[in-house]
Formats: sequence, structure tokens, C-alpha cells
Amino acid sequence: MDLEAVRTFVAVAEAGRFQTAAADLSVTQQAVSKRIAALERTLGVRLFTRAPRGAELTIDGRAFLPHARELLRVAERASASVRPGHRPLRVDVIASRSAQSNLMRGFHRAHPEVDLDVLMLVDIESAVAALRSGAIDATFRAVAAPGRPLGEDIASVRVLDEPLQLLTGPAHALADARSVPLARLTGHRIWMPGIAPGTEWGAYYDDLVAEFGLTIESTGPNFGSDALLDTIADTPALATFMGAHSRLIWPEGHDLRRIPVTGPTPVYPHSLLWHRDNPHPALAALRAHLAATTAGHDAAGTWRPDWVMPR
Amino acid sequence: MDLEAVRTFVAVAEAGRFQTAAADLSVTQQAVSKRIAALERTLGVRLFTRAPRGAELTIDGRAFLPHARELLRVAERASASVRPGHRPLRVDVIASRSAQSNLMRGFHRAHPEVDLDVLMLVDIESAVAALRSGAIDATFRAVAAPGRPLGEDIASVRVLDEPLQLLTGPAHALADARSVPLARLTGHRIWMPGIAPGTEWGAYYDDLVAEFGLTIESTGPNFGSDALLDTIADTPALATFMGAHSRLIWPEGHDLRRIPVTGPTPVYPHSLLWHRDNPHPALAALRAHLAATTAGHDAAGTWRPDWVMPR
DNA sequence: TGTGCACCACAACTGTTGGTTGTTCACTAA
DNA sequence: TTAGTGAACAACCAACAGTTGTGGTGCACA
Repeated sequence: MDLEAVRTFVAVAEAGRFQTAAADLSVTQQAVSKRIAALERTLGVRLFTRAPRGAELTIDGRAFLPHARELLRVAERASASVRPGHRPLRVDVIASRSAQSNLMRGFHRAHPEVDLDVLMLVDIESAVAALRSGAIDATFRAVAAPGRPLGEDIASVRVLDEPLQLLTGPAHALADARSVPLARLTGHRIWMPGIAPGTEWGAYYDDLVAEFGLTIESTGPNFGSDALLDTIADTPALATFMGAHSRLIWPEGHDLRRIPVTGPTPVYPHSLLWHRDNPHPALAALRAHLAATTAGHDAAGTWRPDWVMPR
Repeated sequence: MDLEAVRTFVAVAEAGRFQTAAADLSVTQQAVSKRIAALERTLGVRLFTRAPRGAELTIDGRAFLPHARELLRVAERASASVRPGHRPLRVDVIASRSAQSNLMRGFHRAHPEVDLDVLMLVDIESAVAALRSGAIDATFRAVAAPGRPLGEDIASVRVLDEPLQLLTGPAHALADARSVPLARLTGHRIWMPGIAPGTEWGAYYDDLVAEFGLTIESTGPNFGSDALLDTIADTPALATFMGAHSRLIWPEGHDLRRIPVTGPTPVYPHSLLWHRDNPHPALAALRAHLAATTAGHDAAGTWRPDWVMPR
């Protein structure tokens, strides 16, 4: 199926005549006739009844028309997504199904008029480089990881402190606890595959281990959250940490338990970073939205690494 | 933008290499290279960084990828919408924003897995012909208009009795009435542009006029509901009827009034028609849904034409 | 009942393009 | 260095989309 043919189809449907559609598209009537004929051939149905008064949509044509319009809309959005200059606001999040994605969904609900692209880069270095180059407009990160100053040109603000919860299978020793103090986790094996040293998550868990003497294993390949949940569900000796706001795909029949951690509650600090000179108009709206909807930083009884930037 | 190029882009993004993508698409590596180069030229950005290990998405490429996937999905749905054999369920409604469209929205919410196309045909004759030819699977109509038997092959069931309300501007004599008896409308001018004689609506209002002595004018061209509402809002001597379930676009600052009609309440009878031999699997689901969610036919204190089919 | 008119399809031609094969270039690993 | 991998470039060819020119069909109107 050819997009140019689809565009021609919509033009003919709106004009009701091949001739005027041809004029609208600045081609000859014969070209329009050929395009429609080709589209009808690929679809295998007749889209117009040709009358001496013009062309009228068949029932198949009527059914096809809204899909054709939608196709052109999506194509326009696709090409706009990389249009230099007026492209959609581009925001980098650390993972789909994370608290950050939830924040972006909330922003989209509050501002449906803002064109938005959410993507996932790898590490904070490439994200900050992308901010500097203008390839992205904002990124959610935990700043600043120790020993890595951001630079004067990068602005940031803390937007959310997300409590961590313990995730266990039904046979785990702590499975039936209503909540568990952080100190009680000493000696339990906590498995966090995919947490690489040098990343923000790595620095975070390094500090958690150093301060509370936990046993966190980040060994082994990361086969994705499905495999992680499968393993946690079946292994009595393993648990894992999970953001309280993450919307994971709950596997059927696995009876996993989310257990709040207390005394203190470790919270993961999400910040928004952007370039001070970024002129994107929607960036201000995003910052205002996040400032208005997120709160509760530094609550009593919570823990975060000491390198977390002050508010 | 060429859909084949977009498909190639997605294949390369998934494979990570031009060569394997070429194999997947059964073309040569050179053809893939050309397609990507052409796509990058039309978009004006680089989509891949070519490394000796393969091709990796640029940030622009990452932003473009979900749009490209969506584009292919929409294209597939578009061509499926006219695929003979397994096409979506095709249902004809009398107008968008009508009670019938609301019913179809409810069905779609209840059965999001059912592919659905909603369209609007002109009159009941063409709709029934389309049912017979298999071009559509169901139609919402008011059956049977007087003197027009449907035939043994067309089945129908009443699905909704929709009360009519009076719509007036703020200066109308009845504007502040909480409700108005049908008999009180004698002498008031009621304007229903676009109601053609011979159609179901025409027959309905003919009967209403004959029984209650109303003054209904269907003269004048129908410039659409916007123009109708504008006129009603500004003209003290005019009112119109409107289905209680219709979701019209309420104009800003017009202060229109919807006034229930009583003693009796005229109700418009919506029925679903389909061909007895139609094998579409989703048709049964639609009938079951409508049977389960609609009720309240023939309530006391309501009026409908006597040609309305019994339940 | 012709005749003109409006409209679309068909035919022939042509420039562009998308595909192929053959080859070169860049980089990595041994 | 050399072999190997992966993508781009060059040349060629077939197919196609566009053009001009022409034909056919149904309606309006004399």
C-alpha cells in the first residue's frame, strides 16, 4: 500500500471528483485515476463507483476512509517526531513501567495537546550528552551519582521519592510479613540482575549495602522482568527490590508478595534534568506539571544516598 | 514517506544489522541500504549509526521507531478493513454522536478485542441492500417504516427507546420550563432541518404531527448540527427535538436548554437489523451485548408510532 | 432525439526509481 | 598482515508513475 495513493484516495473522497482532487494534488486526472486503480488492485476491492457526475464512495470505501485518514495522521506524526525545530518534547525515562513513565502518563493526561515522545537511553552520560546536543529535552535520572558533577549548563530538580518494596515468592521466609525493617534484611539474599556498577542504580545499591550490610547480588544475565519474577516466585531464598510505583506485569498464579520496607524506608530519588538553554515550549509545561503534582520529599523515616542533591 | 521503507527501518532496528534485515525481507543488503538512505533523506535525519558491528539506532531513530511500528499497525488495520472474508464487523448507524454510536462505543469498551468499523449509510433501503449483499453486517434503524416490509431474510430486534427532548434557546417561551407536556407544544414552531420525507425520521415525525397537532418544519437546507444549534440559540420562536442520549457539541456561551417532554414522552425506537445468514462471529457478540445492556422498552407514559414492530 | 458537456478510463511514451550484481571501503580480530 | 564482517558506491536494467492524447459513457438541454 502506497501512502501517496492513500492521500489521493482521501482527496478524491473529499472532492467527490477525480478532476478536482487531481487539481488539489497538482497532478493530472489520469495520474489520480491510475493511483486509485492501483490502490483498488492492492486492496482487492472497489473504492468508488464512477458516475458521470463524479466518484462516490462504495461501502468498502466508506469503511476504508477513516482508516486512511488515521494512516495519514500517523504518518504526519511519525515524520514530525524527527522534524528538526518543532519536534515533540522528547523525554528519556529509565524504564517503561517505572514511576517515571507513570509521571509522563500523568503529564500526557493533563496536557494532551503536548506532542510527546518517551524513549529510553542507556546511561546518564549519554543522556546528558543528548541533553547538551539537543537530541532530547529532558531526562529522569538520580543525580548526582558520586563524583560526577553535571556541569553548569544542566539544570535539575527532584520530582519524586519512590519507596522501595521487597518482592518475594510465597515460600520466602518474609512472605507473610506485613512489613519488614531494613535491618531485618541482613543475611537475606537480594537479587537485582542487570544492576551494573557505575550506573545510578549501581551507586544507589552500593550505598544501601554499605550502610545496612545487605547482601545484594547483581550477578547473572538480565533476562528481563518476566524471568526475574519467575525466579523470585519459585525460589524461597531470593527476594528483590522493586519501586512501589512500578506497574509490573503480574504473572498469573504466581502469588508474589510486595512487602513494604520500614525503619527506614529506602526511597529512590527521581530527578528531572534538562539543559538550561533548551527553548522547547513544552518543557516549561512539563516542569510546572511535575512541580505541581509531586511532593513528599525527604519524609521522616526514609533513607536515600547522601549524594542525592538537596531540594 | 514510503511504507516499504518504514517496514525496512523496523526490520533493521530489530535485527541490528542491514544484512539480516535484508534476508528477512528477501531483498539484497544493497536494497536495504538504499531504502534506509532514502528514508533518512526524506526525514532529514540520520536514523542509524553504521558501526562495523552493525547498525545502531540514533536517538532520532529511537524516537521514530514507535511511530514507525504504529504506522505499520494502522496500515495493516486499514487493509484489513476491506479484506474480503475476515474483515472487521461493519455496523451502520444513523449518525455519529447519536444514541446508536453510544451503544457501539459501549460494545467496543466491553469487547475491545472485536475489530469494528462504524459507518453511516443514507437510508434504510440501501442499508438493507447492503445487509443482503454482505457489505455490512448490521444496521441500526427504526423498523419498519410504514408500508415497507423487510423480508424474511432480515432479522431485527429493538434495542433502545430513546426519549426526545426539546432544545431551545434562552429567549424561548419554554426556556425555563422544568418539563413540558407534548400537548403544550401545539402552536410552537419546531424546526427539524434535514428530515426528508420517506425516511424513517420523516415517517416518525409525520405520525407525531398527525397525532398531537404539532407544527414541525423540515424546510430549508441542513447546514449541520452546528448551524442548527446556532439558529436555535438565537431564535426565540424556534425549538427542535433532540435525542436525550445524543452527545452534541455544546457551543460555548450559547445557553441552550434541554427540556424533557412528558405526557406522553415521545421516544424514538432504535432497532438492530442483520441478515439471518450472516456468519460473522462478532455479530452474535454484538447482539448478546445489546440484549444484555439495553432495557426499558414500552415504558408507561411514552409514545411511539404504531408501526413500530412489537418486541 | 440528437448534441454538447463533464467525467473517467485506456493507450503510448518517457523519465525516474527501486532492484540487482559487482566492487570498494572501514573496521575488528586473529 | 590477513581474513572476515558489514555497509556504501557504481553500473545496469526492468518496472513504474507520470505525462499527453484519445475514447467511451451517461446526463442535461435544446
